[in-house]
Amino acid sequence: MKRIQVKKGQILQRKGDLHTKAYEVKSGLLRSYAIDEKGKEHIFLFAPEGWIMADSNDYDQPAALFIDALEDTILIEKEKLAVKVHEMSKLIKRLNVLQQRVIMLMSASAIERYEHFIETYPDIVQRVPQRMIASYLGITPEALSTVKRQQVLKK
Amino acid sequence: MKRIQVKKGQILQRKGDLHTKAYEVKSGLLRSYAIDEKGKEHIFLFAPEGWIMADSNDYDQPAALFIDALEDTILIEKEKLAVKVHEMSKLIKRLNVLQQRVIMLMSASAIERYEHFIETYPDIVQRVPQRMIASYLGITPEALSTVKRQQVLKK
DNA sequence: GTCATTTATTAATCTACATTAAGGCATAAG
DNA sequence: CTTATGCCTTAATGTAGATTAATAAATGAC
Repeated sequence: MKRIQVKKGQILQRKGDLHTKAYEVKSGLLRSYAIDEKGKEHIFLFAPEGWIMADSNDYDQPAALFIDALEDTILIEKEKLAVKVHEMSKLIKRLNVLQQRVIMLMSASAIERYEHFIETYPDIVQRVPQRMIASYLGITPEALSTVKRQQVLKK
Repeated sequence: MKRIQVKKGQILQRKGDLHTKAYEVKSGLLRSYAIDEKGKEHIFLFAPEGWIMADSNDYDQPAALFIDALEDTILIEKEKLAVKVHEMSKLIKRLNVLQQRVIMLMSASAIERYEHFIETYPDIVQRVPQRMIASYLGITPEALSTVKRQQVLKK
C-alpha cells in the first residue's frame, strides 16, 4: 500500500497481467478499457478522485482490462486482498455501475446515453476527449457530435 | 443456509427488496433481469446448475434486479455474508461475465452475439423461449429469427 | 376435447447510427 | 513563421436492426 504518482498516458495494467493491484485515486483520472477482436477500444469506467479502480479478476486470473491515466494522477496502490476485506462495498458499487451500463447499452438511444452520462459525470465531460466519451457510450465520435448539436438546439 | 424448491415462474427477488440472499442452483434454471423506464425486460444472466445467482448489492442497498425461476429449481439459499467470505471468487467471475457482456453489446453484431451465446450456453438455447435469448442478446425476437435463419443457411 | 393466449416466424417498411469523406482548429515541431 | 498531426464537426450515403403487421404454431385454461 503505497502512494504513487503517474503521468498522463501511463499504463498501470495491461490485459493479461498477473498479480494486479487496486488503485484508489487521490487526484487525477484513470480509465479502464478493453480492446475487441477488431482492435477497437471500449472504455468501461472512468475513475476520478475518490474512486477505486480495480480489475475484477481474482489472483490467479490474468487481467481482463487495461488501465491507464488520462491525467497526471496521484493514487494509492493496494493489494487486492486488502481491498477485498475492507473495501468490498466500493467494489460492489462498481459492479452496480457495470449493471447500469448493460441496461443502458441494451435500452437507451445515443441521446439518452449522453444525457445519462453528463448527469453521472458532470465534470468529466470537460476533462476527456470527445472520442473517449463516444467510446464509453458505445457510439462513434461523429454520432456524438450530432447528439451534442441536437442537445444544444433543444435549449 | 437452506435447501429450497421453487416452481417455474416463481420470483425469488424483486427490485427494491432488502436483505436479499444469494442462491446456489442445484438443478433447474434461474435468471436475473431488469425492467427499464419503458417497461421492457432485459435479461442479465442465466444461472443453470452449479451457478450462484446473487444480486450485486450490499446489505443496506435495495436490490437492483429481479430474479426468478425459468424451470422448477432446487437451490441453496445463503446469507450474503457467507457468500462474501467463502465464495468471493464465484462472485468475481460473475463480474467478469458482466464485463464481457458490455464488450459484446458495444462491439458485436447480432449474429456474433448469437454465436457467442450458443458457445457459452450450448444447452440453454433449448431450455428457454427465444424471446428471452433475444432479450439477453439485446435484440428483438424478430431479429433473432432472422439471425437463426441465416445461421442455418450458412451450413 | 375447445378456445384463448402466448410465442415464433416471415416480409415490408422505417430509422438510428455507422461509414466515408472533406474542411476547420488546434497544438507541437521544425 | 510554416508544416504536420490529431481532433472535432458537418454532410451524404449506406445498412443493421427496429417496427409493424399478418400468419402459424405452441401452450395453457377450462
